[in-house]
Amino acid sequence: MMTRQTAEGAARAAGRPRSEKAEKSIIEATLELIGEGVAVSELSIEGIAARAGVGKTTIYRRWSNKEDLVVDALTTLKPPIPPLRGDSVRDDLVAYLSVMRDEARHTHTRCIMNIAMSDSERHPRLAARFDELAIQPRRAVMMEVLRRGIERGELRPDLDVEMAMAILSGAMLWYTKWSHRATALPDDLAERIVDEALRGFRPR
Amino acid sequence: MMTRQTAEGAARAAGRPRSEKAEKSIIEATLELIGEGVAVSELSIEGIAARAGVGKTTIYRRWSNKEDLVVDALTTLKPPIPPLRGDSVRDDLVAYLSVMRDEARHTHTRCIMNIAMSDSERHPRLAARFDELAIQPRRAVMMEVLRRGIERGELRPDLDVEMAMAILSGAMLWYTKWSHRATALPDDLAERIVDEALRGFRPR
DNA sequence: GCATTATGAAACGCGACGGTTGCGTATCGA
DNA sequence: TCGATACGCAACCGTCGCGTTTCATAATGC
Repeated sequence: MMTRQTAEGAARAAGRPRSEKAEKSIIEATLELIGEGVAVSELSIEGIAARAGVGKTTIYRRWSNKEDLVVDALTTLKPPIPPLRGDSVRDDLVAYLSVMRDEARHTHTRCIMNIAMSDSERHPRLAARFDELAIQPRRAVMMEVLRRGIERGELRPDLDVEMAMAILSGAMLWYTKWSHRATALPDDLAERIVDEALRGFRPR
Repeated sequence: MMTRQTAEGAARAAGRPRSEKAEKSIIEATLELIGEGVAVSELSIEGIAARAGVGKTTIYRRWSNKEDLVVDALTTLKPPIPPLRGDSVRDDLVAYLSVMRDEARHTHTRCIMNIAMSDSERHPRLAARFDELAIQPRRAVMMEVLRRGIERGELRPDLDVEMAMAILSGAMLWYTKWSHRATALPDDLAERIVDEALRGFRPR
């Protein structure tokens, strides 16, 4: 799964070892640029090298192309915080959507989202990695919350969990995507979405 | 609102008039390229000219920069078909979401969506134009459908129309955006979304 | 010390593209 | 017929990024 070019395992490294600091700088610079809204196609190795204070050579020695570098950079992104479990489905869902909402506020996250969404046609490997790192874990958390709600009887037993997730996350996605032109997001957006959605999710 | 450089209104055009065909070709080529997944930043005047069978000069004579051209190109996109009004809220909503779904199938529309979503940070004028042309009209149609539903008593009188729209469109957006990696969209997706959402929207 | 490898800096040739200009031709009004 | 304007085409120069190479220097093992 390693996309880098190191042959770590073999002989016991003769000369000067590779600078771990340089590596960090490169990846950090890449993420910074992406965070500032630079699209993958606009990313330049030269730009990254300059920002990282590193020679181009140092980059080419480790990654053979831009996409490999971006993939590795994305890999270092930790799924920040899946919300801890509360006592009710409502609380958990509100917490979860609040995180989504807060992430959408920050340009950094928004740009990364953009890359994931728009470059998916062009860079399938990138999209796959992002899916694996960012989408799936959150998906899993939310599915678990919903499933627990069904077990506890807070939600209809016949509720389509996938659909419920689409409705909840989709509504938040809709707000964060389309309305930041017009009005700012209301503070209680997460609560309002959850309360409206739960109307149909609860047992009759 | 005209971004082009023509001075149409003034004197009565002396020499050879501008070819309407060339203009069409240029805009068509631009839309084609966008439809094929080329991002705005990757679009080249040269590429457009080549595709349109036109000299670069002919393009520069009309638009002073790339963004102006793209804006004009987007302008020619007609909001394809807002669904005609049926007899019930459910039918209208299903028809509406079905259109959304079918559009998402076609690469063309998907790429245009991508541009609208991802380049909005970088090209505000573009995003604004797209919003005006594609988003707002559909938004209006859907709001009207929901409002009519409330009047007819099919929906709760206290239903938040904006929220309802976010839930319905958001759910479809979610499916079309994230699941085309895994499974294909089910045929009755629109019906299922509407039926699930309406559970909470109807009067008790 | 010495061989080995990595480092940042600079320069290279190369191709893509931007934006301009000139050319010969086509199409209009007068 | 003549001037004006548009056309497609090709050539041009300047810029930028790529991917490579060279260079002096720094860090490691023997």
